[in-house]
Amino acid sequence: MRQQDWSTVRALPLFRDMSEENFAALMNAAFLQRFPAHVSLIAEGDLPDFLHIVVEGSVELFARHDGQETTLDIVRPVTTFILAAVIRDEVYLKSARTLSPAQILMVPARTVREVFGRDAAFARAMVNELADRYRGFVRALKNEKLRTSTERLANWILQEDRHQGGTRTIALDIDKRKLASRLGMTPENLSRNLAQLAAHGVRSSGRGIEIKDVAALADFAKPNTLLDG
Amino acid sequence: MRQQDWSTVRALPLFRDMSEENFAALMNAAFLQRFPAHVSLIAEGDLPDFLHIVVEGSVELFARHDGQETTLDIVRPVTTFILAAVIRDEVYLKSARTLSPAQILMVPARTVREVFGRDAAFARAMVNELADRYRGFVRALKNEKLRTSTERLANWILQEDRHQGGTRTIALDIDKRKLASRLGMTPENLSRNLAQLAAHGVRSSGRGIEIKDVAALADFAKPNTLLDG
DNA sequence: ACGTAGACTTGATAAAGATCAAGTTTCGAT
DNA sequence: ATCGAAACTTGATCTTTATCAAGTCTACGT
Repeated sequence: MRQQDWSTVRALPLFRDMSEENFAALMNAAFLQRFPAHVSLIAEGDLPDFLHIVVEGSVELFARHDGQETTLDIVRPVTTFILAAVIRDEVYLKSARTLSPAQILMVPARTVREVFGRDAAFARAMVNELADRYRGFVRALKNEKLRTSTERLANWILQEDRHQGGTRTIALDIDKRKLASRLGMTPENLSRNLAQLAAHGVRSSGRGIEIKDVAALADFAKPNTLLDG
Repeated sequence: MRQQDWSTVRALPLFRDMSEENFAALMNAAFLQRFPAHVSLIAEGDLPDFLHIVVEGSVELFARHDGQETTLDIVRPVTTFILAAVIRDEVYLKSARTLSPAQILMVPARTVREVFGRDAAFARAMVNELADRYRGFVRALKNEKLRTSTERLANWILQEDRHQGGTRTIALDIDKRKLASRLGMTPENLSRNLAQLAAHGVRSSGRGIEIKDVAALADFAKPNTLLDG
């Protein structure tokens, strides 16, 4: 990877505090790869070859079992993924595919583990990163076990609105079937749940969702920082 | 805490590789506390005061939302819990209570963070620990999203049998209502699901579960290392 | 040993969610 | 602009899970 492209990656909490030398060691071993949309990046069950960092585009993390498939997360720039598998050198628990054309920075797993062994600042940053991700999954499990599908959707809308700047107008950049899978429901039920939320201040048409009445929506959704982050 | 009690804790992967001096710093600040059964240890939403280590007895990690409660994990000796909250100094996402009389080693959170800052081996061990826990929650979420409640029970039986030594006779040491909550179902449905599994080689009576036909049970359960660990 | 509270089971019913089957809309390719 | 495939919606039905309501069992304290 060329040096002028390093800065955004260097700015990530995971790499911010490590030594210049060790960061260079990671980047020199890494390469930036372009992928078209809907291409498989990694498959659950395989051993990790690379630490992946989404630099551009979006990536779906999903898992299959017994003919079913579910979306576990959708990763956007600039974020690492499958860090836990790389550091433990154990098989991936998730598969990954591009949702859009994407640029992925790929750092050889061995290099990551080597640098991890000699750079204490990197090790400490990794602890913070993993602890944060861990908490994300705790929240996801609570969300799944303690809410109905309509409530999950309502809270997703509130959260997504905040991420998109709080304009109360959300533009979907993924298929609704993907959103349904991420929220743990079928596409059919996402449709019905959206229709249901009309009674709680939500208007939707095509790829747009509009919050007409935040108070009413929040009243129904019962957002909770211990579940929604 | 007295020095003769340190050895089992010192043997944990999390503490094994750190310097003698820093381990002593942790232990000298720590104290071993006895609790009766059914006592609250921590409450979600609070800021962490201590890293907890179950030395004896069993502890339930659970969460509440909107009048509902769900069990997230049951922790047995010798294991740390709420590590992620301690290291990030952020509010607990889970509550904890004793299920039986228990001994808990409590290490002040500040001490843990201090030692973490200066002992690289501890930081690296923490990465491994957190990565492992992270993967546990990924599996839990997959288990929840990709299986029916009866399948979750069937796989729990297979797994618990392995943990108890593969004798095909499981002795429950927790209430069935707790097990139901851990597996994401109501007590009523746990009863019905157990009855259902009679058709797949499982006999149960009171606190005992017997696997009469492992092949039949496995055939129904479809165990998968990417979900069950 | 007895009594009682709580745990467990079982049945009936309701709610939530999935599946099946049309239709309709959207969007990209020609 | 048109066509066709895929995405989306809506309705009907079925499965899964939760809730309500008895009952039975179990374990513990007196």
